Amino acid sequence: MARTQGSHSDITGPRVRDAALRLFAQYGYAAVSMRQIAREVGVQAGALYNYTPDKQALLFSLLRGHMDELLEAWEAAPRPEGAVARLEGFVRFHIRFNLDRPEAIFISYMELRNLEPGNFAVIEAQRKRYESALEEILRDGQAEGAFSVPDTRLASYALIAMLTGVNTWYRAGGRLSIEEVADIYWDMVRKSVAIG
Amino acid sequence: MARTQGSHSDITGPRVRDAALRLFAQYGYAAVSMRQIAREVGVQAGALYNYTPDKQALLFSLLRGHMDELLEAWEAAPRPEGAVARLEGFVRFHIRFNLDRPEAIFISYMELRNLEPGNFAVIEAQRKRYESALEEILRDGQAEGAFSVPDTRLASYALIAMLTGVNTWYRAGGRLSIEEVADIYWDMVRKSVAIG
DNA sequence: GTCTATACCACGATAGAC
DNA sequence: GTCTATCGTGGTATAGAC
Repeated sequence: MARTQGSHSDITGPRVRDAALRLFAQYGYAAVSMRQIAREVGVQAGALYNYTPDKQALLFSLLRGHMDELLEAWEAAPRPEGAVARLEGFVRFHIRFNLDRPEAIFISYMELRNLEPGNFAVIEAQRKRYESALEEILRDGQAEGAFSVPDTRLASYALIAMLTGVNTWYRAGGRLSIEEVADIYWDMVRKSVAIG
Repeated sequence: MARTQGSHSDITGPRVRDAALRLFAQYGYAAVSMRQIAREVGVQAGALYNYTPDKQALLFSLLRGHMDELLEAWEAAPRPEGAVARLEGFVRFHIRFNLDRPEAIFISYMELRNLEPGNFAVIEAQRKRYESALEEILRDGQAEGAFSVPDTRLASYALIAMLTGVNTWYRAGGRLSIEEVADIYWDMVRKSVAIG
């Protein structure tokens, strides 16, 4: 019989977060119990409370970490000259980033309503910050005369929804690589905001 | 004190469904209890079981009823000549239908994973039937030489996601009417599949 | 058809031993 | 840091009176 006690704080913490991420993504926050997460990690339910004050904080921490990563990655991305090139950069960045971490993306869209109001406000502000980057590109392109977009706000919503939708059907190992998918989506996006 | 007993089967049934629809949309299926639904309706929890065998059947019945309505409405819609006109018809139908019943739409996308496998298969097949209507339009337009769509399957996913996204931001009484929204989206859709 | 009452179980979270 | 044990609450669903 294996020993059942010991000190593992440095590895158990990340394992709790990983298990929660996977289970929340699969079954939904409300449907997943702390006992389920503990079982996945291989500890008793009570031990989880060494790593999170409660279940809500665990969800918030996952979403918060994900949004931080998204914003950092976007701000580190190259910023080419010209709205068309910047739009292409956004499209390819968004598709690649989303397909690289489908579970975090899924939770970020599905579990917003399970955040307490204060936590929700934080995540929502981050999401708006990211989306406003796209709107700014569309405004610039409109000013440059490169795009024809009657309503940049609506267009940004429409494009974000289209791009994020990739995650609902894409499966790694399918007939298309991520690059091929990005090529096809970029073709549609480019034309959708073009003049004419 | 008002009487607390009596016979109301013809009105309580719909009220149970209405309350469940609203609460599931707001808090999520897993987070809503039968007691909550009963409170909303004004009966005791046990009384709900006169109208549904269990909570799962209640969710399935809502989704099933919604998908039936969607497919019937689409099949009753006019079917103009030419792929461009049919695509425009689809865009306007989809936006209007979705904005007319935001709660049912929301549940249909969010609660699929809370359906038991058998129930899920039924709803999924209906959803595929609806989405294949769009793909067929894109294929026809490609054959007619009216569209340039390298991958009709992907394009249909992209467009459905874009159009369905309207529900995440549209609020009745905002600065744009449903018709104006549909005009803007149709402009983007039309261009996104155009040649060039 | 709805009520009250309850069976039975699982939940989140905590206490104290090791 | 993890365990066992448990508290208090609330979950779905059912039984039987009215």
